[in-house]
Amino acid sequence: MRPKARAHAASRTDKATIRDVARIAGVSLATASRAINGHRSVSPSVRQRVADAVSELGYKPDATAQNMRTGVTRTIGIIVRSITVPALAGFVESAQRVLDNAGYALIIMCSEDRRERELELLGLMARRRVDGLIMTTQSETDPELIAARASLECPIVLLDRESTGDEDATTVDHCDGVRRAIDYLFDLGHQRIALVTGTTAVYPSRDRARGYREAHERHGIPIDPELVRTDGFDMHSAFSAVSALLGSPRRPTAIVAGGINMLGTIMQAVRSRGLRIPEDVSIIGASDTDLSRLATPPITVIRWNFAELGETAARLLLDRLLHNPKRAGRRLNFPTELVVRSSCSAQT
Amino acid sequence: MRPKARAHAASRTDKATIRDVARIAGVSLATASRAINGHRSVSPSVRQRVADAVSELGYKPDATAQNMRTGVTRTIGIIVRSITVPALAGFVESAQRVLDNAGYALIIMCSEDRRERELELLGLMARRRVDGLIMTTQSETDPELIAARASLECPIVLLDRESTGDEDATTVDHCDGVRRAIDYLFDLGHQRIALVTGTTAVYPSRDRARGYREAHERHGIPIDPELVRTDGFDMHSAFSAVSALLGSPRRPTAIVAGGINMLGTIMQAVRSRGLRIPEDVSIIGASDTDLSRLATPPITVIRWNFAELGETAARLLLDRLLHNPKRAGRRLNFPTELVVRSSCSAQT
DNA sequence: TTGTACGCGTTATCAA
DNA sequence: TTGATAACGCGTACAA
Repeated sequence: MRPKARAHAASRTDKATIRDVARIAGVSLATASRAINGHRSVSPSVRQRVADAVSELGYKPDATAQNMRTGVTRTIGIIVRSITVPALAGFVESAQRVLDNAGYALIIMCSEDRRERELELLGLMARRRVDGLIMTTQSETDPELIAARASLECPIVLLDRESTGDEDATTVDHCDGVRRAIDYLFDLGHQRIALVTGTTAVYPSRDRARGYREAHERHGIPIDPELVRTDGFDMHSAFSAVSALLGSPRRPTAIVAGGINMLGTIMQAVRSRGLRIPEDVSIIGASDTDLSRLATPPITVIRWNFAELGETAARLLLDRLLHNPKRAGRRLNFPTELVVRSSCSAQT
Repeated sequence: MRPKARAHAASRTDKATIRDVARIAGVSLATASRAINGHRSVSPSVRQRVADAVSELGYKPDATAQNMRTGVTRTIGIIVRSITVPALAGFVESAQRVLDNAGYALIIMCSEDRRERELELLGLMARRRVDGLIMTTQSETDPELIAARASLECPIVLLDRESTGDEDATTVDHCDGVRRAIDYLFDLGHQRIALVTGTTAVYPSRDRARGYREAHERHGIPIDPELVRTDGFDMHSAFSAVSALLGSPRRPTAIVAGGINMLGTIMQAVRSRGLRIPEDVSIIGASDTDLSRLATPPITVIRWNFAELGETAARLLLDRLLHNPKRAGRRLNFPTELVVRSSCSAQT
């Protein structure tokens, strides 16, 4: 009977409930609730007495109970690979700001880019009855993942993934970004350009590979399959991929990063081979960070606005939650920009 | 009567409850609950029928209702200045991992280092009845902030702040870190060393200033007050502080960063003055990041393990939650290490 | 071993 | 304008 837990705060001043407020104010429970929630059918004097009781007791409505009654948790889940990736952290922070302003709190979980983990986290989000979800996914086509998402029965905004169904999706135009990067390198005279990215099971890598292909086709330059590495976004994969590329007899003259957190790893791999940027190898990064701006030489990057992406994802969610529950899924593609710095040299 | 919300998922297959499970399994509600929660007083056959019903319905217990019943939300709040600071993101991620393993979810909020905001967030955490809280604070001594924390009546672990009461606190030994940095610079022959940090109302700056002072005293070198800047941790303050220092007639020969996210700003300020690192000015950073490792030259830093800090904070919280609700507050001070790279030159 | 009944804190319906 | 009461989903004391 007695709740077993709550043992820690242990009695002392167990939190005031609306009953206490009602009692102190000398009104009924229902009236107290109405007064607190600003219903107009409450006389000014009563309203005042209730307000006094509230502040006297330091009463704060229990969000859990409200949730139980209203069926709304005012909680949004967010699932990203890792929060230590600056671009993702920026995304989360800006989404958080928008959602917070609308009265929603954020529950954050990291999928570590593992499928099982993602399924597990979706289950946790389901149990917590989040009102909405912003997430990346390991695979846009995996039936089990799709089913798990659907089973949440709440609006979902995919982050840099293509939507297969009714979900909203925000994507970055990586294809165009990589195309520009490659065009730029072609213009500098490069012919052997490597792309290091993740599995093409997910949109970002797929789209970057497409941009790579299109640029080559447009310039009539054949693609050496060896130069397109889709080993993974993680540091370890990227390092060995780059290291292998640079160790090959016909090594590329330029490397385009195909992951938002790959630049540091690529720079390390280049240096560990005793090579210089840009004299020996040209580099283009996939997101703009402190590192790319302040490195020597400053690194040319494909830039996109992750704060804007986070804001937009949050707004899409709020729109569905507050205004248009059953509209069709919207897909928003965000532009990229090539920021030319000094990490690419002309080939002669 | 009808819950107004839940309008979005709108009917279809409204989530299965334990009643449905009981009905399908042909048992009472209580039995279903016992079976699900693994009570032993349930016959194997019944246990099986319930399990079948659960998976048939895809039943997931409603965390909100459980919380209501048990008084425990299995939710931990975390309040940091900003999640885009790499050190803080690393901290959050490792804390998240530990707490997740113990079945707790994380609600994250950003205080932006603003007092009012912090009060507001504490209120939100209170309403959500988080089981525990990990946080920094704007001021360790502000009575209103202290009262707001106390009113949560839940265990709190302070992050890089000194505890005034029963709260657990994890701190980084910034004093020792700065002392070593200054010692190192003295050994290189520097005499005019600047420290750029935040307000001494909070522990980290206070402790760094102390380290700065102690190192000077020990070497019998007088302190020029002009060289200790406590303007703030934010980029804008740091930039103008450094810029002013470098523009002064008797400019420092070395600058020690007194904020975990200051290195980039300092480097920018130095470059915008047309100065070189380390020829014109030596630099020491206050946390180790991609930038410090990969910059040219690589930057000497005061390093500390933020993942370990996050893990420990999470464990302190779990210990209190699960084992020792009312033990005294523990204060853990984490060591720092001076990682010497190439951003400091000898003065002659 | 199983079932009935209650209450957690809140909001909303209905009647007064 | 106000009050009594039901209900949200769950866990458990108590009775069978």
